[in-house]
Amino acid sequence: MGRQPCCDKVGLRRGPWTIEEDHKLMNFILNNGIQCWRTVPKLAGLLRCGKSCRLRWINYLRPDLKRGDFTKMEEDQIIQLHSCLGNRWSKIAAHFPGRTDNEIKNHWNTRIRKRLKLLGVDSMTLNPVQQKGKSDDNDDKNKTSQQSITSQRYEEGVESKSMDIHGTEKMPKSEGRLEKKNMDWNDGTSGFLNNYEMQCSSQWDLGSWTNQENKTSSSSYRSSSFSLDDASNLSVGIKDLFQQQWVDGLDSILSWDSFSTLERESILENYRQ
DNA sequence: AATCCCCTCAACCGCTCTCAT
DNA sequence: GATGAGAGCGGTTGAGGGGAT
Repeated sequence: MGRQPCCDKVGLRRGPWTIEEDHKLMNFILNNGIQCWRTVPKLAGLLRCGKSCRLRWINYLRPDLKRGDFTKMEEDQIIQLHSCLGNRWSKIAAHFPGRTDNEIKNHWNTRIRKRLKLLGVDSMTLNPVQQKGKSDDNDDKNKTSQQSITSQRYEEGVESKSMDIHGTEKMPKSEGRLEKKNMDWNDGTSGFLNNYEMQCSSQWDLGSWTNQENKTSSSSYRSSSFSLDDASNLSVGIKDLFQQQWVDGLDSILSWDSFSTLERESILENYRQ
C-alpha cells in the first residue's frame, strides 16, 4: 500500500518532449506562473503528469538555464561541495546559478567521479585510495590495475609527473576510448586536489554549517561541515561571472530556437519581472 | 559499411520532506 | 500530534549518438 500515484497515468504521454509541448508549457508558465504543478498540465493543455512538467521546466525550459560544458572552476567547486555535502545535488546546484541538480548529478556520475577514480582518489573523502580492489563501482570491471597505477601516481605527485595532459600515449591501447577521454579532462581536478586541504581548512567555517544543514544528512556528512554562504564566496568575482553567464545563457537554450525573436523578447521580459 | 560497445543525458520512479488542515 | 497532498530530491534507466573494431 504505497501512496497514490501523483497523477492518473492512463492516457498520459511519456518520453521525450516535443517542441509543441515545450511551447505550451513555457507559454503557460510564463503567462500564469506556477501555483500547483498538478494542475499545470491540465491548464496548459498537456497530456503529461505534473511531475513531468515540473522536471521539464526546471531542467530544460527555464529561461535562466545555463547551457554548455562545465568550466574547470565549476568542476573544482562541484568537487569541493560534494566532498562536504555528499549527493545532495540540489544543495550543490544552489551554488551554480543556471545549472540544475540533474545536470550536476549527471556530470558528476559520468565524468568527475570517473576522473577521481582514475586519479586514485576516493570521490567521497578525496583521499587517495589505498587498497586495490576496494572500489564500490561494479560496472568498472577492468579498473583495478588501472586504479593501482593511478593511485601510485597520485602518491608520487600527480601534477608534476603522471597526469600528462594528453596522456593517451601512456594508456594501454585496449583501454582506448575511455582512457583517452578521461585523460583529456585534465588539470582542473588535480589542481584542486593539490590544494584541497588548504582550501578546505582556510575558507570554510567548520562550525556554522552543522546546525542548519545536518538535519537529514548521513553520519559521514555530519562530521564535515562548513558555511554554505561562505562556500558561495569561494572565488571573488564568481557572482559577476555567473550573472554574465546567465545573460549569455539565455540564447543557448535549445528549445528557444523554436521561438520567434519577438516571442523570446516578450517571454524574457515577463520572466524578469 | 556494418556492427559493437561505451558514454551521455533527458526522463522516470519512488521515496522523503514540507506544509496545511 | 496525525494525516494527507503536493513538491522536491536522488537513484536509475534507456534511447540515441559516436568512436572503435
